[in-house]
Amino acid sequence: MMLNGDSLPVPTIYQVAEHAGVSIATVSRAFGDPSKVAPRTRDAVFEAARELRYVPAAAARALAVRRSKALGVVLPHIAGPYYAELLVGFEVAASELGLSVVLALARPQEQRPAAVLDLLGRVDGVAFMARSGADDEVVRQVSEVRPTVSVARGRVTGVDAFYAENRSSARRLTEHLLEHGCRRIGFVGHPEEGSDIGRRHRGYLDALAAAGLTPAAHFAADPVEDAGLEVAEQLLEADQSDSDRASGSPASSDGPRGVAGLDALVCGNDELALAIIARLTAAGLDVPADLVVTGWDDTVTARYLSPGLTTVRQEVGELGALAAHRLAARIGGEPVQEPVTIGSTLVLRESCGCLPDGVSGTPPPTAPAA
Amino acid sequence: MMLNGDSLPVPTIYQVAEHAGVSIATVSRAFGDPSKVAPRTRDAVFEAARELRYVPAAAARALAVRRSKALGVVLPHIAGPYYAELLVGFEVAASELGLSVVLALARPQEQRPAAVLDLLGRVDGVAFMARSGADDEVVRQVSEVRPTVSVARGRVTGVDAFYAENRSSARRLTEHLLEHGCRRIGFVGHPEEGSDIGRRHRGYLDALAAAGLTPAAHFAADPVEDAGLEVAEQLLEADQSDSDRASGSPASSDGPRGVAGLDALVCGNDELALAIIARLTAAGLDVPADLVVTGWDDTVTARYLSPGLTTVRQEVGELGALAAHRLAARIGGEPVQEPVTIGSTLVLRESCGCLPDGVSGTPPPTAPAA
DNA sequence: CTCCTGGATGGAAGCGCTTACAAACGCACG
DNA sequence: CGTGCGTTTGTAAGCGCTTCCATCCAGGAG
Repeated sequence: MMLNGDSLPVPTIYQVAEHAGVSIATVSRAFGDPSKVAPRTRDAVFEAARELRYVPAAAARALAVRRSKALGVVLPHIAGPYYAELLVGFEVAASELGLSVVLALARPQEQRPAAVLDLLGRVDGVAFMARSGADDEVVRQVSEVRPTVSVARGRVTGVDAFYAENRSSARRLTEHLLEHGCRRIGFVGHPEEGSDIGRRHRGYLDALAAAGLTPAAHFAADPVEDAGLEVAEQLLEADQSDSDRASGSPASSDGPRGVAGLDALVCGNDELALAIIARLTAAGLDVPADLVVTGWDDTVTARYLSPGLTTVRQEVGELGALAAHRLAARIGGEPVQEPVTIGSTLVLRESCGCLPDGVSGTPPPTAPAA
Repeated sequence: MMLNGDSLPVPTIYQVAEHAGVSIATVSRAFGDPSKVAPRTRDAVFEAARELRYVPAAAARALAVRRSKALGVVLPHIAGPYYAELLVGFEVAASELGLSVVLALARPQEQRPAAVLDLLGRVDGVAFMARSGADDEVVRQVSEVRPTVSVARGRVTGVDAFYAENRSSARRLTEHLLEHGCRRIGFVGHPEEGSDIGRRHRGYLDALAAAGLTPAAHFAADPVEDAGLEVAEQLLEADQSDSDRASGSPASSDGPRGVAGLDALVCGNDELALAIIARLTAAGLDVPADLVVTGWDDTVTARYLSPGLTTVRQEVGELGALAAHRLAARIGGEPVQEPVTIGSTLVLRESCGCLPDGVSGTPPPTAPAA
């Protein structure tokens, strides 16, 4: 219980050594690899450390071993479950590997290079996640200086890449809508080459092409709520002029009634889909009876909504974990490897026309046994 | 464009100095305070640094100045918008202050002290946020070694505390339910003294007491989905035996019909409320007609749900920012200050019986025209 | 033309830790 | 009771950077 007396002589390895009556080398060993120190000595050291409330200075260690034992993560400046999961997966894995994680949120405008230097200087490797800035160039530069991985974002040569499978899931999803009788299917989202949403768009196109159909509409919207609302407005407006609706001339008699000449909308993510559904519903339309809408990400809301939102679930946390492990490997000297893709699974709920119990039930009352 | 030739002679301040034909002191000044270096020299230094892709070693700087310029955050091992917002607020503020943030997720069980030491060693201050572990003791210990703040969690002496106002909001919320004609109001959540939910419970009690009412029921549930589901089951079960329902004997004729002798449930957070509503609805009951339910946090889902969930919004991001600023101040030498509370605002939606447009209207089927 | 002053630079001493390398020790063996 | 080996410990040399202090230099004042 003896207090330190003075106020701030922050305890260093020297004070601990002195207090325990050993050399600093011994203290260092006791903390680094206890087995290298005789039991009695070790106990004395720990006791001294405890009394002094000694906290090893990570900086000094990092300097000595030329390794910070920390990983950097760069995420978009966004709050949301998607990023949270990614981050949690990463952190948990990193921490299991004994690595700290330093977080940097990418500010869109303020491209302060000092900030990235600051991050780089304190980590052994960095992970760029999900459209953190539109900065392939930054990623490339960073990758020249530190092991780098890119998660759920565009690829950059020389950088390890991880992402959830998008294209074939999008195809499956779209095909599912076809089974529901949809024929005039639109897509919502920017089809940027290489982005996740871009890949989803490809899959959507694949399915359509395979069915001999053409895209019924395309709304280039940012994957955010406001953009979704705008799309909904457009739809509503177009539907107004379009007297189609009441008279109806559906390609298939059992599909949705249709809105603005469309009977389904594949949205780039849940946020978009949710916003669109909300606006349409507020206008008195019904999803999926009037229009089928699907999302992507399986956010909490997708699950609680009624009708439930049909969407695609990706093990985002796993992506984060993979990234952390890869980074550790790279730091350990391993070379860059091929991009890794993890699977995604369709989550069928009611917004596509399925029945509440998740059965791929149909407007066409065929056997759901398959 | 000249390549480095060799592969890994990581550039240090020495190589930059040599390359630029100056001393390391000058390079250091150029990076630290450019105004201390003659323009010509400065340019030469930066040019050399650029060519060499020099990244200052944060560890060395930290060692020299005895300050890491980094803040630690400890969060529960949870993904969710609440924590994300907290974190974003914190990070943005920290980064504006030129501080990095290192993230540590508190693992419930694995109380590995090495992990906390590791964190402590690399930051100048740490923020414990929202029930990160049930570890007041850990917080206290940390606070003896580093400036510490506690955000949205129990108070610890000697630690700066920030939280959103809970008690009076809970009282206002409960009073609002009384206005809707509710009289048999229950509470869902652990009323731990000092926790956020505990404070909400107090506010609820305050309102009841002021109205001369007594708590109608209390469900001690963890603030998670599963616990909410369980509460709902209990409700359903009790309601079954309770033949009350059909015959009905509401205290007020215009309140909800009631479920299991209750006509309203104030839940500790949205997650709980959402789960309860979902289960009840699945069982054919109606919220708010049969039972009024409210949440706390104003999650995205609360907004998209229909009926919308009446809840309480807190500027969580602001809390994070406040914490970061306080930490910076404490590191700068300022003393611990009184706990700071920020306001919360009631968000009235339909689950309490209000009309869709937010009017404090009543359940009776009045014109939806409004 | 000399002296002084302030600005620009370099020299060098740490910051707290790790880690060869060497010294010291204990002890089993012959 | 030496000898030799393995174990435990200490000595000291950095790791890359900041910063105090001294030095140097260009001008302006005298």
